[in-house]
This record gives sequence, C-alpha cells and structure tokens, in this order.
Amino acid sequence: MQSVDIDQIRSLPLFATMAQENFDSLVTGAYLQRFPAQVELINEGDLADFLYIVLEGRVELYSTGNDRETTMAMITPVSTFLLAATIKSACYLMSGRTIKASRVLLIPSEDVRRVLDIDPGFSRAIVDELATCYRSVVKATKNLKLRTAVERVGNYIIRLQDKSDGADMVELPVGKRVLASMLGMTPENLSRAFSALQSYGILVSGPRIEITDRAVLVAYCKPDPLIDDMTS
Amino acid sequence: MQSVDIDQIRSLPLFATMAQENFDSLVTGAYLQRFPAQVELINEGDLADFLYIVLEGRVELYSTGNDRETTMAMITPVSTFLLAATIKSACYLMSGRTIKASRVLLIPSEDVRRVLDIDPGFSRAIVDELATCYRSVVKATKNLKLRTAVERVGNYIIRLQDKSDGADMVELPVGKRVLASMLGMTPENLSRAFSALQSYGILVSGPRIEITDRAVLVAYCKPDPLIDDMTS
DNA sequence: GGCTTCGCTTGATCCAGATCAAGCGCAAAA
DNA sequence: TTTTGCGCTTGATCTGGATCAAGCGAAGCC
Repeated sequence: MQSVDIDQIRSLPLFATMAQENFDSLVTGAYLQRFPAQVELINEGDLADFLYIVLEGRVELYSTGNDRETTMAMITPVSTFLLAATIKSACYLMSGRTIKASRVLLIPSEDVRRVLDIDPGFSRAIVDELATCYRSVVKATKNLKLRTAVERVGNYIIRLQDKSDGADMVELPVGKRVLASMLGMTPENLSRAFSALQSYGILVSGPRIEITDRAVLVAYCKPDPLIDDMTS
Repeated sequence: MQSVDIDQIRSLPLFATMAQENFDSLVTGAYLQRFPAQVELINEGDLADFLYIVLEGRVELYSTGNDRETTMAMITPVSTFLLAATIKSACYLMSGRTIKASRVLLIPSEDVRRVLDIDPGFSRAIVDELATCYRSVVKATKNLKLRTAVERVGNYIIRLQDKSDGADMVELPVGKRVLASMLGMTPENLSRAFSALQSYGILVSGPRIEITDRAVLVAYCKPDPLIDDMTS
C-alpha cells in the first residue's frame, strides 16, 4: 500500500483518534484491492467478514427483494461502509457494487472488533461515525417520504452547487440512470423532472447543469437543513 | 423514582455494562416525568438537551415538512430514543409525541456525553445500540421501498403473531389510524389492505385479528429476515 | 330514548410516478 | 462512411395509493 493511502485513511475521523499501534495492526491485516466498474463486492445476507473503505472510485449500496432493486446509498472516497454489520458480527443488509473503477481497502471484521474493545479513541470515533450514519439514513428517509420526485432532484442540484462552492455550472458526478436510482425514481421520470425544473431556474445540457436562477430554484424546492445539511 | 424503574433501566443493554458509579450519576441527574396521551415531547430542529427513555406508554417519532407529516418510528417500553442527536450535540431530526399516557425518563445530554468519554463499558454499549438503530432504519427503508402497502400490512401481522408466540388471535397494539401512519399509508388504504388480506388467511374484527392460515399469508407476503427480523 | 362524536369502512375519483414503446443522438467499431 | 449499441428523452398508457365524500356503528352524554 502507498503511504499516501495510509495517511489518507489515518486522517479519516474514524481512524484519527486511535493509538498508532492499533492503527498499524488494522492496516497490516488489511487487503488493498482494485476493482473495475460493475463488480459485485458484497451480497446482502452474507456474513460481514470485512469493513470496507473506498479509497478511489464509487460504490453503490443497493437492496433487492420482491423482484425489485433499489439504491440505498452511494459511497464516495474516502469513506467506510458496512460498519454496523461489522460491529454486530451480523449479515449485510445491503449489497454493494462498484459503479466505476475503484480502489478498496478491506479490513477483517474481527480485527475491527478486537481493536474496538481495547482502544477508547477508536471506540469513541465509531460512536460518532455510527451516529452520523444513522442520521444520514433518517434524512434520506425524510427526503423520500416528504418530497416529490421533482423536489428531490431540485434539492440534489442545490446541494451539488453548494459542494462546488456555488459555481453556476455543475456537472453530474454519475450517469443519469444511476442518479435516478439514487433519488428513488426511474430514469424516465428523472428526465421529466429535469424538464420540469427548467421553468425553475436550471438549464440542462447532457451531464452539465447551469443554475440560472438559484433564488427561484430554492423557492420552489424549499431545501431544509434537517434533510439536506450533511454536516449536522 | 421507584427502585423497580432503576432496575429496569439498569438492565437495558445500553446501561447494563457501565460502572455502577457512572450509572448512579446519570440517574441522579435525570428527571422522571408522566405525560398524558397526545403530548408533544420534542420538536424537530430543537437542540438535543436530553436523552429520553420510555418506561411506560408509547411514543411516536414523526417528521413534518412540505405540509406533510410522516411517522418515522414507534418507541415501546423500555427503550431509549434520540441517542444519536444527544451524542452529536446536534438538533433532533424528528419530533416526538406520546400516543398514550407515558412515563418517561430524561437524562441531560451533557451527562450522557460526559460519561461516554470516561466509561468504556458505556461507550461499547452505545456502539451496539447505535449499530442496532442504524440497521432498524435501513430495514424500515427497505420495507417501504421494496414492498406494496398490502405486503407491509401482512408482514406486520406476521411479526405481531411471532411476538405473541404464534397465537392464532392477535390484538393491534395501537389504533388503526396510527398503525396506518406507521406503515406509511392512509387509514383508508389500511382498511382496504385488511380486506384484501382476508383472501390470504386472516380475519379482521375490530382491533382483533385471527390468523386462519399462516401458510397462505406467508406465501403471499414473503417475509424476509433482512427486513423483518428485528433481532439481527 | 335521541343526539353527538369519533374511529373506521366503503365507494368514487384523482394523481404521481411506473411502465411500455418508440425515437433520437452520439460514440465506438467495422 | 455505415452500423451497432447504449444512454437518454419523449409520448402514451397504466396503476398503486391518495384524496374526497358519504355512510355506519359503537361509546359517551344530555
């Protein structure tokens, strides 16, 4: 593994506060792997053998059942996923696949649990991480239950602009098919939602979106910090 | 506070592993309160001043926005809620109200955070509790996104029967209006869902439900341990 | 008893979003 | 260049569930 990777992982909130020797022992037992796009990493129902950390690329967490499939979350570098299953020695509730070529670090679950029991810094960091994850899922649920499809798309654009420091022109980080699934709708309806929003201050051309009148967009989508603010 | 209450709280997984003195200090600083039904306990957006523990009664967690309201979870005794907000010193993401007369213990958030930092047993228990909460929300989301309204009702009945040790006759623990909201549908549709399920092995009369043919019900509703098993 | 209230059911209609079915545009392969 | 394929759009139709609007029956109250 590159030392730059190790530094990156070490600086994640989850690993920043633990003792150096425990961090070293986790990293030593870990596997670094490269995957092309569209590779199944994990399957829901399998026992949680590893904690995953995405270093590069993008991983989609999704669930199936009743002949349907639904995207639950999108993991962007650098962050971990499947922490809860790892800690509980339980099975995964979601499946995971790469949606672009990715570099992923796998830490054996038993190592994580062992260190968790002996390192208070790590334990405290996991508490924070889990609380954050929990709140994200709650926000995602509210987003889904309290908003229409068009509003979800609009608020997604607003968030995207915020992440781009308010630039007028933003670029979609994933294909529209995947984006639709992320936002809980079909690709057809995403298309229609974009058209609908052209009357509310945006201009779409391919993967590029121009926010021509943010005030109008905001007035229509009514972003809510209790749903959209990812920092709290 | 009654000592029987204290024992009950102490035996919760969240408080079972902490040092006695820390437990005592939490309980000493706590407030025990009684509320009638339909009292607003907390409002989303407010700062998390307390960790709540429901000792008796029932508390509904719900969210509002866009002129809509949606039930997020139902808290039954004896358990805690709003742990994540408490830990992160953040604001509540959900509002809470009693739906029957309830006894609730309030522990100041700063006490929880203080003890969390000094008691490894408590910290470890919080990790488990948060992981469990996280997984419940994920399961609830899957239930909502992957199933139709009728299937959700059917699986709810199946779970209810399991909790009643497989008795043929079960009783709804909450009114149908609230139940509908819990299951993410309108009261009208809950009514229709019950009618629809009469063809699949159940018989409804008021708040009492007879499971006449569990095999048929199960075949129709296809319960999934990755959604319905609350113990994993 | 009659009267209200409230929780529930039932029927009719409406609507957001899914599904089905073409078409279109662009990029890589031939 | 043409061809194939894929991602996206557009239009038409379908459907699960919401909404609107009565009815209905049991519990409380006068």
